[in-house]
Amino acid sequence: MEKIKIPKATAKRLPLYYRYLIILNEEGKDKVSSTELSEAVQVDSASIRRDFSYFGALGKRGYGYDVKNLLTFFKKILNQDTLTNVALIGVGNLGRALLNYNFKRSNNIRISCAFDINKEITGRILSGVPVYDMSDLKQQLSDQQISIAILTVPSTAAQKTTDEMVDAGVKGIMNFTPIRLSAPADVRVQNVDLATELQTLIYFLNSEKQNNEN
Amino acid sequence: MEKIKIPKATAKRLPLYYRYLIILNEEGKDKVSSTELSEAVQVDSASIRRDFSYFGALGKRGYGYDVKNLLTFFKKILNQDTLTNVALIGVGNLGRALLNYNFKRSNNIRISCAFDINKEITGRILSGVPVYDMSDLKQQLSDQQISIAILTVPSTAAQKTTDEMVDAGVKGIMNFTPIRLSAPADVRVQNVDLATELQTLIYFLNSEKQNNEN
DNA sequence: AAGTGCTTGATTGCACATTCACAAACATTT
DNA sequence: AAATGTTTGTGAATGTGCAATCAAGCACTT
Repeated sequence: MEKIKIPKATAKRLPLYYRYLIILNEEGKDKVSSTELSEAVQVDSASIRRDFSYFGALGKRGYGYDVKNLLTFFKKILNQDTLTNVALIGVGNLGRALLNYNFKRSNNIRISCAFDINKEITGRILSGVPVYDMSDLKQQLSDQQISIAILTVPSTAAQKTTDEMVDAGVKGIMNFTPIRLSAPADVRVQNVDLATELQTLIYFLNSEKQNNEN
Repeated sequence: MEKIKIPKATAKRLPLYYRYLIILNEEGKDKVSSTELSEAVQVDSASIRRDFSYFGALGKRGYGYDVKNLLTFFKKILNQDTLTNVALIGVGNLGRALLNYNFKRSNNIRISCAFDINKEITGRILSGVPVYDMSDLKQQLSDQQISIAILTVPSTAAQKTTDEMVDAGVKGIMNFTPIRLSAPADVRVQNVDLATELQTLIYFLNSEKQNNEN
């Protein structure tokens, strides 16, 4: 494939575009303009055109973008043409919710195995996904060649589990624990910190309130 | 309070600092340097000092920062001195997981009411939180003066529910649906888009792999 | 009390990202 | 075929955050 260098900020928006393109396609739409896309995904239309232009001239002036064209293009870019298997580490409340979350429908992602230490659920199949004991982590991950994991273990076990995953060859971690994991540079950690985000929201609301009062 | 203007990026890091300060305080530590903090929260030490300096001179040169001082200061800044009540809209798998999530411990946030349309759970109390019918939304939110809500309803109901919440005076929404909500400018929407983040992670991994191969 | 080492706080330059504004290019109408 | 309207793609300006650097100030030792 091409060796184009895409800005981080752009890369984060690609899945957003992709999802809306799927909807447009299902609705039978043939073309879409940057202005129209802008309203749906709430990104400035100029930014959209800029984002798209990193990949070359995808649109037609005076016409817009061809939905099917864009769709097949993004499908490749985002590796949506092949199913991506990921692992779920830690089957607590949040873990169970994620097991039931349908990543496959619009993202072609599937949780193909889960791990926990709780003997009551290991060895069973939950929501169609086999739950293994933590001691099988390395074996299973390498066998299934899984390079992406979702981490939903208690904070106390976060770093230890991370070390094991890294050891097993995991290259991407979606971290739901509040701990900032330390991992080698070639392992990408995406933090999803629910409490922090809520708190940030509260902070912004209160500071805006103050501005309004002044 | 002061009318200081804090960069977005800084504001997002504040809860992170706060959480680690709590830990330090529990460990009985009196002082902390920006370098030490840096390792724990994985933010450049210069950035930490810059972040802190927005609020004035909090530290002592050649010494570091006084943990208790910082803690009480951030507690006020982040409104952690008073309990913040939030509402949970939509009690599905994810909603239930969030009900069990302990926001109170280190964040002084509490889910004080939940809403759903499922007659099997409305009128009951789940994980200590009363679940009301959706039709009581406006009444309850205004009665309890709740201005922050967590949205975990199906995509199809997202916008309609948002309109109702806005109508009821909600000013901050943590949106777990993949829909980009439209809301008045004074309502802050924080998107937590799990599928998108996973997909971004996959994209980065694959593009890095390509770079390594070249 | 003088000197040494450490840490903050501020300045500066840099890199990245967003937005504006408009020419170029195409579609459509007359 | 000419004129008009629409939409892209991009140069340039602006905004935003990050990283390196260093003087000022404090603690601690001798």
